[in-house]
Amino acid sequence: MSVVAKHFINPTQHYFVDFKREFSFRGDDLYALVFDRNKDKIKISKEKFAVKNLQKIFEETFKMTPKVGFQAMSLRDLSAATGLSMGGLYSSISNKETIAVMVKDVVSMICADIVEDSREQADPKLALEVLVRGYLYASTLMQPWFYFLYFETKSLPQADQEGSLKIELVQVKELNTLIGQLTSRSDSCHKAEFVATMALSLIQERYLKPWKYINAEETIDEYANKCLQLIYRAICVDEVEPCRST
Amino acid sequence: MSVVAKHFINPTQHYFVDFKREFSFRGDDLYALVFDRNKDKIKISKEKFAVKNLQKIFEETFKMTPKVGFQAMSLRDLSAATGLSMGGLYSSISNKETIAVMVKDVVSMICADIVEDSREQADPKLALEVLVRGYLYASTLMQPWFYFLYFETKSLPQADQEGSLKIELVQVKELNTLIGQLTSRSDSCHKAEFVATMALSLIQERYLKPWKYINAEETIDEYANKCLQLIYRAICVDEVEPCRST
DNA sequence: GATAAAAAAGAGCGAGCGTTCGCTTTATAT
DNA sequence: ATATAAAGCGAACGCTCGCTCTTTTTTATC
Repeated sequence: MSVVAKHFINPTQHYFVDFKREFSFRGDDLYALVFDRNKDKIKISKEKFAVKNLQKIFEETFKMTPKVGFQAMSLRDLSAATGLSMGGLYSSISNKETIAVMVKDVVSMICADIVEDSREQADPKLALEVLVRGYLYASTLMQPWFYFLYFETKSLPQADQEGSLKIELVQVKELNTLIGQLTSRSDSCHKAEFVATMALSLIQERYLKPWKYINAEETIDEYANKCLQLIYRAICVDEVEPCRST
Repeated sequence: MSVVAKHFINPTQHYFVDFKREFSFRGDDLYALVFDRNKDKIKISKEKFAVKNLQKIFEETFKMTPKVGFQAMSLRDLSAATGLSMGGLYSSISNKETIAVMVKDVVSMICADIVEDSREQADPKLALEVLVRGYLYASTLMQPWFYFLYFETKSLPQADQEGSLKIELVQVKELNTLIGQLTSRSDSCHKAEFVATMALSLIQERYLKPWKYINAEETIDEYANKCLQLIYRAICVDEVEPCRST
């Protein structure tokens, strides 16, 4: 069961550390998973060696591409940065494009997991909270991966490009469904679809603009709370106190 | 004076067509302006020839880059698409990078204009409306330019990259200031900074995801109205009727 | 410590890149 | 009509790219 689901909203609760503790796409486990799901693209057969190389490859890719873009990063640059030779690189990937495809695969898995967590909740309000926090926390922990996929979707093969857009459509549809359930008993509110769009925008804002949040005083928990409160306010679920004239 | 400033908010008003009518960065005038501001980078000396070529260059660049990215678009591709020879291309630009730099210049000018329009308003609420509508309408009319700058900032020289981020910072700061003025007499609302961030996210959402809005039933006027209403609701300016239980 | 298998190395290949430059064509003004 | 300057052309250049392939080194097993 999701960490978030254990609690109702509480501004002083530190959901993020709990989420992080149970988040399984981390460190060697993550790269072992990548290896396992891409054995057909990887010439190395022993997990131990593959994991070591994949880690270097992704870490350096995520260092270089935000500055220059994936197309402009040459495999010679990557070779130099990782300390692997060209041959070494090509034993871990089948071609340059593979790197981007693997990123898409990882992000897809994570997003599917979050939706799954959310759907385990019977209460739509709780499900919405699990969904929003899940996306925000996961995309914070995996910021380079989410950022890369957003900006480098163009570097993917056609089929994966469509898959990448599909991820976003599924996210917003899921938000829309839950928000729709919460608004069904009132009218004259903002439409669920618009609020869902806003919610996703705010989630993406956070991982797409690291230069804006890298030194933020605001924690990701505070940000998540504000997002949820704004959603509630937009659809008139009175979670937040109204403003008071002074 | 800005078109928007003539009216108070009115859901049935078609602000966009008015804005469009008075929008000056269009057609030959736009490219004449580009030519004029980049004479040092352009070998052609007669405006007439330069305008014809620049138009082709930008139109085809905006057709190709959303699919493959600017780095992956070769000047041979562009040459074939525009019907210009390699030499012909290089009489209108001094190098490939120039194309991206010119886009940044145009977007900068437009954004500066919008801020100017907004600052002419004495009433902060009206100024905010002019600002939000201005960004939304301008980025709709110039969608390829705004989109390109967002996704290809990495292809700019260092100085222009910083300039590109600055545009966004100025936008959000301007929003923040105006929203701050509207919230100064109440407490327990969402913070102005957060609402400004949300507003900009929603504006960008619209021009960054053309695949989502290309066939939208919702007009840009309706979208603008919803954005403004959501801002007002977030800071408890009672423009919109509250939800009614049914 | 010997042997076989796996991994790492890096020189080299052809293709394609951005850019240049000498030449031809077109436009303009006398 | 002619002269002059501007615009347009495209083959060619130097270089870097993604990728391959043979050789060398490391690892694992007995």
